[in-house]
Amino acid sequence: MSSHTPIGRKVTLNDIAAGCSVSRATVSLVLRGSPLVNKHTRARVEEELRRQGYVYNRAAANLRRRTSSSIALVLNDLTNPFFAEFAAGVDQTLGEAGFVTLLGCTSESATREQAVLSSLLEHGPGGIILSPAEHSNAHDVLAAVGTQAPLLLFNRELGGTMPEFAHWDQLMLDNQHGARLATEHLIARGHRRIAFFGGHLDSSSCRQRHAGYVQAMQAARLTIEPHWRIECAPTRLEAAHQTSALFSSTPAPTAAVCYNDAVALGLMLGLNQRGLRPGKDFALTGFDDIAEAALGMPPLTTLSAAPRERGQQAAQLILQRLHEPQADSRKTIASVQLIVRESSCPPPTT
Amino acid sequence: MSSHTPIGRKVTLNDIAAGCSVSRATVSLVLRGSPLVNKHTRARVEEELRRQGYVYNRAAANLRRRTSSSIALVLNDLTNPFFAEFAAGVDQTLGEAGFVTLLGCTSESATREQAVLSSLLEHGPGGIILSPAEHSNAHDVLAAVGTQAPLLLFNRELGGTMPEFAHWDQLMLDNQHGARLATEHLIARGHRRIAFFGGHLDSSSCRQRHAGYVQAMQAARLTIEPHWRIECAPTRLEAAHQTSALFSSTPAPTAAVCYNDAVALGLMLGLNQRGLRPGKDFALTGFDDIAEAALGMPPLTTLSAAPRERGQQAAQLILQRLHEPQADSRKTIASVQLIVRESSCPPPTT
DNA sequence: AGCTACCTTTGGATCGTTCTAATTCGGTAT
DNA sequence: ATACCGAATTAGAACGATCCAAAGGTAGCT
Repeated sequence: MSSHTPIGRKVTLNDIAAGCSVSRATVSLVLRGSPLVNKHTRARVEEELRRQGYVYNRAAANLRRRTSSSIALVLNDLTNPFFAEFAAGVDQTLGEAGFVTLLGCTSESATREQAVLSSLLEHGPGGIILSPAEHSNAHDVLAAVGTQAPLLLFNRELGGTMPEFAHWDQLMLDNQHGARLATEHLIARGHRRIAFFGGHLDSSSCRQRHAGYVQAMQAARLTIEPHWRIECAPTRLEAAHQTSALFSSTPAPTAAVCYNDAVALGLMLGLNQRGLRPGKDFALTGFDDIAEAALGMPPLTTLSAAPRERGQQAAQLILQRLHEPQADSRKTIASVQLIVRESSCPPPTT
Repeated sequence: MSSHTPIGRKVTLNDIAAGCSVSRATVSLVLRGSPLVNKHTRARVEEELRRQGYVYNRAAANLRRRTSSSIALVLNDLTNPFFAEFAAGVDQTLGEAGFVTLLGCTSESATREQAVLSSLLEHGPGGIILSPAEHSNAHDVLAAVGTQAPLLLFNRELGGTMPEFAHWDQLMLDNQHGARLATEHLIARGHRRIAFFGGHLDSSSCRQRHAGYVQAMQAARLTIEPHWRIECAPTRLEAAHQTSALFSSTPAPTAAVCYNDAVALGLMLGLNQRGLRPGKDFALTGFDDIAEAALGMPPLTTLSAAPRERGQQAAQLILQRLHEPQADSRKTIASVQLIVRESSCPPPTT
């Protein structure tokens, strides 16, 4: 309770050097485990380090060496479990490599993204991992980041044209292949009339997933009715509302590939309201494998992007880039995995 | 695609100074908006700053001024939506104050906590917000942190005795009051036989919540059967398994105050398996208000700690502490709010 | 002794900023 | 002339580390 702890003046190399009468340079060598220093003096110095409770000042070292030991992680939505898990993965791998994570949240606002990016840049991160906000565009990002630090784009493409000389790396999910897997799975279960449900046309991920669906359908020589593509905002509520659109014509589809888990859960709600039992009378799949997917009624067949692993991968990619700054920029597409649960039943036998 | 972008050498004050033939000092004054500089030269300098694309090197400034512009945020589990939301709140408020968040995840390991803390300390944060790992203890934390930076404990108490001279601030949730509110609510709905379900005895939050439950029961002069306190790990699965313990004696309780939402959701599962409809035949409450709580079958009555607001509050507390390092350490207890949903029905009328 | 070689240690400059104590300069009072 | 003023600018030493070139010491060999 006492308020009388003088905040300890920080111990520096000079204090240690003075404390055991060697030079600053020697202490520095000891710290970095150089083989140059005599083991006798090393012991003395190490003892003194302990005694005075020295803590290394990485900022000073970074200044002198013109290096950095931090990576900025800028996320559009930390509240989303997918990104939280991703962040945990990033932080873990960075930590293992001796880097520290500078966090920044943009809350899906391109304006905040600008502010966050330039604020973080002042702290001189060695690189940046950015999951862009909804309407963020390449031009503004370039203006904020410049060539100060390499950038890795995650999860979303940037609006606008990619500037020629900014060689940014990318880590994206294999939306197309994922949707294809889901569709093929439904086909294998015996479905022939399969709809694509939810999402917005102008979102790149939705277009990609739809393309995967089309691919699978065509490969199986199944016809795609145009009114089987139903657009809606990727929320539970909207999806529930749009359920009826699925049954506006006969014969109605017996299954749907949904844009994501939220939409799929909404569709389940809508089906229940129509007296149809999802996973019994109608099959459906999601995308993302959010926590609720496994717990739904019924549990949802979906695609997992393994967000934690993606975080680790992102960290590795940016660290690699630090290691060879001049290498060609690369675009990595992470595969997604089909998680089969009960929602993807065979079609009713009637 | 070209690999030929030389990473731009960083522009410094010297470059700007040379570029418009003033001294480094003047440029520095301009940057910090000092009234000393003539507005004509200010304009010239600002033009040059833009022209060369200068970015401020806060690390260098911090070194010189012996200040810091970062706060370390060390969390036991970023994967938990509660902490993710908390982190978002912290980052937001810190950002607004011109600080940057250094993230560190410990994954509930006290060993990793040690490593993370000392790694983060080397980056010289101005303060630390720590939500301790499960078995973290005061002694080790003190050893890692020393007096380098003020510490704010969040959410959990540390094991071991609080060292006398380390005046650490605390921000805790009002577990006891929350559990009391939930219990009182069930009593008001007409329940008389109420159990306390889940959690571990050795966790401080569980003890506090149980105390609140006892308080409410005693205030209402209701008897508490000892076998109505059922211990289990705070996971869905464990909770489902322990459900039968509730009904091992007659008359069985008609309601349960659960340690947290995960446990409550597990209990719902267990009830369903016994043919009991939660929210109809048996009432229950949770704690935390995780996202799934609102979407459960039925929606779960629970206590919300408003994690985002707690994050903002934590950030404010640590910033205050930076402002007056010598003030007495304080312990803040954040109130929690009862969210009434359908799971807390009146007892069956039979 | 002188020369080389090796092992260890070190002074001083440096990274990019800020701070302190001048310094410059036109103008005004003495 | 001299002194003094205020406003604007600046040289140079910090901050805490690292790097470089050079120096001190010991040992072996002519």
